[in-house]
Amino acid sequence: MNAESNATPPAANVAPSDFIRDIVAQDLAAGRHPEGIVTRFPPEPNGYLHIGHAKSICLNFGIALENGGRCHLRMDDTNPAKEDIEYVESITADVKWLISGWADSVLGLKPKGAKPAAEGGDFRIRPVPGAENTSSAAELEPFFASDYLEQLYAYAERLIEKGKAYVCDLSPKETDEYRGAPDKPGKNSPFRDRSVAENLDLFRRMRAGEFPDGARTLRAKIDMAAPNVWLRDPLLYRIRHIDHHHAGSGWCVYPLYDYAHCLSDYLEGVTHSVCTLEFEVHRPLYEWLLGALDLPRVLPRQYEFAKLHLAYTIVSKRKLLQLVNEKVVSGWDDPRMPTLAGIRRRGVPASALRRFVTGVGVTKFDSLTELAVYENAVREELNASAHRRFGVLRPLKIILVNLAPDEVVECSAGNLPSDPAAGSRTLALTREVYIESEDFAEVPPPKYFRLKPGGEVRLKYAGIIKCEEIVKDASGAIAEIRCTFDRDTRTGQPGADRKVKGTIHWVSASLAVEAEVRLYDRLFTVPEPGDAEDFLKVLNPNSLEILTAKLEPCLSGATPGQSFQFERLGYFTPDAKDSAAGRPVFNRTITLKDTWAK
RNA sequence: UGCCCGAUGGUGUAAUGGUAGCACAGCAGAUUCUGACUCUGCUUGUUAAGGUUCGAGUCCUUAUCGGGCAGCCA
Repeated sequence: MNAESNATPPAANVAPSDFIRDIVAQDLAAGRHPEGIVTRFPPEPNGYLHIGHAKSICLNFGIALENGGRCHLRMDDTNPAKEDIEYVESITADVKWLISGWADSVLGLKPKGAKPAAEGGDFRIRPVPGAENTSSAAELEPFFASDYLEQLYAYAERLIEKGKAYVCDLSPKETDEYRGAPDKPGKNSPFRDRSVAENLDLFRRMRAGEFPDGARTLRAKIDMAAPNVWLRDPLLYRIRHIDHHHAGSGWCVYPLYDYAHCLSDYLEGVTHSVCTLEFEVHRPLYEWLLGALDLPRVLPRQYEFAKLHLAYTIVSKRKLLQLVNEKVVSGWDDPRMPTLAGIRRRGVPASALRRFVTGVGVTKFDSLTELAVYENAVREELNASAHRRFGVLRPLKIILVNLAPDEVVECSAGNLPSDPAAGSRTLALTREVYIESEDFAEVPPPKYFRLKPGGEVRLKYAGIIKCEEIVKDASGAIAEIRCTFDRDTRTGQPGADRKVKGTIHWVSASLAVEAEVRLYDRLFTVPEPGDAEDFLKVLNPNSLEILTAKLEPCLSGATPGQSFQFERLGYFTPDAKDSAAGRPVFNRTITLKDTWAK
C-alpha cells in the first residue's frame, strides 16, 4: 500500500451529515444553545450493549465531538426490578472501549455520588468536563436517572399542585380497560377529579410506603380521548417496594420512562435527546411534561432515527439471553455474539465498528444493512494496520529434499509490506515445512495456481519449490510431499524474478508453534433470523470450527488486543479469555476476501 | 381499519426547487512474491398517478406498499 492509499479513507475523513446533525447546526446558528450542545447515551442497565447501540453511541458522541459539546453516559435505571450493577459495569466499559481514541474528550461523567443541586429555583447536574476526566483525582461515574429520584419527586408534586397530575386507584387491569384502544377513545378515571390537596396527601403517603405495590399510581391529566394513546393520562409513578441497585433502599415509588426521561434530560442540560423511531409517538408526551412544569431553562428536544438492522444477526435481548442460557454460545462475549463485548473479543477494532456505523448513515428509514458492509469496514481497518504473519491452519508436510537436515535458510519478511517503517521479521526455511493442505491438489481443478504433481509454486519470501513425489500412507492418504527447492530463485537473488503463478505461505515444521485457532462464521443461516418462526432453528451448525494450527514462532508472544493478518487466511487476534502467556489461542476475526473460491 | 412515520440502483445512503452522486455488492480487465490490497472500466435507481413551477427525487393531493404505537418495561 503506498503512502496515498495509506491515508485515512474518505469515508472516515468526511464529516458525516444527516437530518439530526442538520437540526443541531441550525439550532447552533440560531443561538439556541449558548452553553453548547449536550447529547446523551442512555441505556437501561438490564443487558449488554450490542452493535445497534454502537450506532446510537457514535451518533450521540459524534454530534458532541463535532460541535465542541458533550455527551453524557446515563443509566436509565428507573426499573430496579430488571436492572443490575453487572450491566452498569459492562455498559460503562463497552462505551469507553468504543469511543476510545476518538471521543473520549467529550464523554460526560460526574463525580461519584453527585446529585442535582438547587440552581436558580430549579435543579441541575453538571458533568466533569471531558478533558479533566483522566487527570481529575476525584472518582467519576456515569449519570444515573436514579440519582434524580428526589428532584423528580419534587417536580411531581409541582405537577399535582398545578392540577396536571392525579393519584389514581384503578387496578392495572382497570387502567388498561379505561385506556381504550388505538381506534377507540378511553374514558376518564373516576379518580381524575380529586382535589389538589387529596392528590398531594395520597402521593406523599405513596412515597411513605403506606400502600402496597400496584395499589395506586400517579398519572398525568391530559386527554383520555387523545388519538395518541400515550396522551391518555399516562402513568408517571408506580409503587414498587424494592431496593434499587444504585439508589439504595430509600424508595418505594419509582417514576416511569416517559416521566423520568424528559426530566433527566432537562436536569443534565441535554439539548438534543436522540432516540430510536419507536419513541416517536412518545414525543408529544415528552413535550407535554416539560411544558406543564414551566421550567426556566431551555428545554431539550427529542429526535428519532431508525435503529440498525444488520443481516444475519439478532439483537433482541431476550433472544441473545436465550443463546447464552441454552449454551448455543459460550457467553455474552462469545466472539459470534453481536454484543460489543463479543465483537471486541472477536478482534474487531473499535475504529472499524465506528467506521461501519458511521457509514450506514442516520435516517428515518427502517433498513436492513448487508453483512458485507460490516465486513468491508472491518477489513479496511485491519488491512491498514495488522502486521502480516504466516500460519498454517491445516498442515501438509513438505520435505525439501535438497536441503540438509540441519540447514536453515533465513528469509526476511515485512511486517507490513505497504509500510517499510513497520519493520520485518526473519522466517527460517528448513528441510521440513508445512503448507496449507488446500495449497496442494493431486488432481488440480482448472486454473489452479498452487502446488500440483510436477508443478511449481513459490514459498513466499523463500523461493520456488517443485513437487517431485507424493508419499502416501497405508490408507492411501497423502502423508507428505517431496519437493526440490530452487536455490537460484531465493528472494533477493537475481533468479527470484522467475515467474510462477502461485505464491503460498508456509512455516518451518521444526520451528513452528502449535496453537488453538477458532474460526467463526455467522450464527444464522438466514438474513433475518429475527423474523424466523423459531430463530433457534436457523442456527448455522458450522459457526465455530476449532483447529490446531502451526504458526510462525514469533506468534507465541502475541497478546490480546493485537491483530495479525495470517497471509491468505484472514485476520486473527489472541483470545482475551483463553490465551495464556506465551500460549495464545487465536480467534479469526474475519477472512480475507476470496474471489477464487467463488 | 384510529394516530404517527417512512419510500432514491441488489443493499445502504447523498442531492435542502436547478447536471441523480458516493459506498458496499456484482461483472470485466490491469497489477501482484497474499487468487488479498491497489488501479481501470461497466451494469443497475427517484413506488404510482395527478397538480404547482421555466424547472420536481425534493413542494401539494391521492393511491400503493412498509414500519411504529394500546406495560404499573425502557
